[in-house]
This record gives sequence, structure tokens and C-alpha cells, in this order.
Amino acid sequence: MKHSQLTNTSHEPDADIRRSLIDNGIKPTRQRMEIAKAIITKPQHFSAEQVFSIVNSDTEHVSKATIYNTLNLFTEKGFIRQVLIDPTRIFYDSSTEAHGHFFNEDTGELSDFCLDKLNINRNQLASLPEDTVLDGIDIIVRVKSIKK
Amino acid sequence: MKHSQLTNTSHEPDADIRRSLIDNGIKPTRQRMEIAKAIITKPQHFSAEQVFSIVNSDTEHVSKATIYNTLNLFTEKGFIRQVLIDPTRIFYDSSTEAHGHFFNEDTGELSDFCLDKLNINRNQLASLPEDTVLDGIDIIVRVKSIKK
DNA sequence: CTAACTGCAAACGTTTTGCAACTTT
DNA sequence: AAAGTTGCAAAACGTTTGCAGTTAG
Repeated sequence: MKHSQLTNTSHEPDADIRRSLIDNGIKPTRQRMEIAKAIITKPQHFSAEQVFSIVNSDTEHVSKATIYNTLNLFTEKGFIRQVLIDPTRIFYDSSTEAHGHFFNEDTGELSDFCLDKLNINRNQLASLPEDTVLDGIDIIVRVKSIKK
Repeated sequence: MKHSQLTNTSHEPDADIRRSLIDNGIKPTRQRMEIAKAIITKPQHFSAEQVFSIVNSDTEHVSKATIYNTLNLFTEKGFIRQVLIDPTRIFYDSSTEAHGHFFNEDTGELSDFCLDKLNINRNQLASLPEDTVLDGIDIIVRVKSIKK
């Protein structure tokens, strides 16, 4: 499922976000609301640095430490997820639905693909290591631009 | 030159490693041999730090910068590959064959699984992003220990 | 001899942390 | 007042880089 914007009954976007945070067990402070808003409004994949810029281009201000702490909190709570692609920095994904990533090594572009086509889960679920449960599957398909 | 135990004949393991490096277009210097040896001898998955310790527990010495530079070189040349699992450091894998990784988030254990079962490639190759070619597929299955 | 490689330490960029101040109850 | 949250600056961390000296072919 997507990060839960469960109640879309309200017409105020803030209310939805607040609800969403609460549903994920996150206390909605001003800063967390700002960050959540930035995440949901802006492109699906983002770095901490990007969130920092977006949030602070606004009237409100949030410190870098809080950005990092909050993104970590959001990740723990399952509100967003990390995408480990670039060894030099963490990317985040506002969709927690099962999907794979295309990563273009030349351009840095990151795009999604649907996992429905692949019958991964069933095959592998049977053969997980001893005494473990599935927590998630990360699939990154690295591509390069065709040189002309 | 330092006291080298590297003067060997064809049936010594060093010769194989040297060959292997050359085959990958890597000039076999003393340090690179040391590092390659450490990698091949020790567990399949390792961090730069681990390589540093292994290599320097020996009589010979290799600096940290050279460890990093060499691991990067080895990766470029396809002699090893990176495994991006932990946002805080890069892991490497001495097997470059196509395979997936199980990562136990509780214990940090990393193990392989075979991709033969999965019919990923064909399906996805048809639908790569425009003007791109496949460069590699990384699959990480995250698991957690069952709590008793 | 020349080009390639190495080591050191310093630089780098991202992320985390310590702590005082501020909210919220 | 207690508990939780935030901001700042500094620290910490893994990794990279500049450059002088060394080594390989």
C-alpha cells in the first residue's frame, strides 16, 4: 500500500497529511508537517538535501538536523522508504508500495517499475533463511544511456 | 622493493590471482595482489575496513587510501562488485555472478541466493527506459529474525 | 626512463550527536 | 513540571584527493 492517506474526507490537504502521520504513529509537529508536505508534493524520489531546500524555500524553516532526524523517523515508521543506489547519499521514496527502480548511471535518473510482471515473491518466500521473515524486497535495475 | 614472497611458479595460488587481475585489465602490483588475496581468501562479503584489517594483519602493509582506490578500481574493472545495503558503508562481493542477497536487518548477516528461479531479465529487458541498455540488476531481500 | 602506482594527511560531504531552548500536556 | 521535540554547531564517519616519493615495465 501507499503511505496511508486513508481519510481523504477532508478537503484541507494539511488535514490529510496530519492524519497520515498519526496513522503511522508519528506525532505531527510543525516541522514534521512541513517535511511531509514537501515529500508528498515534490517528486517521488529525493535526498535529504533536496528536502532541506524545498522546506526552506518556504516561509517556514527547518534545520538540517531535524530534516535528517525526521527522515529517519519517517523511515522507521514506514511512512517513506530508503532507496540505496548511490553510495554517497541516501535517497528516499515517498511510495512504500512494492516496486522496483531503474537507475540510469549516466544521468542519475531514477524511475519506477511495477513488480507485478515478476513472480519474485512466491518463489523466494519459500526459501528465506532460517528463522526469518520477509521485511522487504529492493530491486534496482541499473541501466546506461545508449551512446550515439 | 620489499622482501617479496611473491616470486612464485605457475602452481602457486599467487599466480592464479595475478592472472586473474591481468585478465581483468588490472596491473598486478604488490598492494593489489595483497588486496586480491584477502578478498578471495576471506568471506565473500566485506567492507573496505575489513579488507584493511585483513591485509594489514599480515607482514605486508597497504594504506587506507590504496585500499579504497583499489576496491574502486576492482569494481570498475568488474573484478568485484558493490553491494549497497547499509547506508553507512559500502559492501563488496567477490562473486560477480548474477545472484541476489538476503540481508538480515537484525543480525547484519548477508547471504546469497540464486537468481535462476526468477525470470526477471527477459520480462524487464523489453521495458527498459528509452535509449538505455541494461548494466546490472541488484536484488536485496531484507529479512528480520523471528522473535521468540 | 616514463608512466603508473602508492602513502600520507588533509579535505570532503553526508549524517549523527550533545545540549540548551522551546513546545506541548 | 515532565516528556518530547527542535536547532545549532561541532563531531563523526566513510570515502576521496593532492601531491611528493616510489615502483613497475
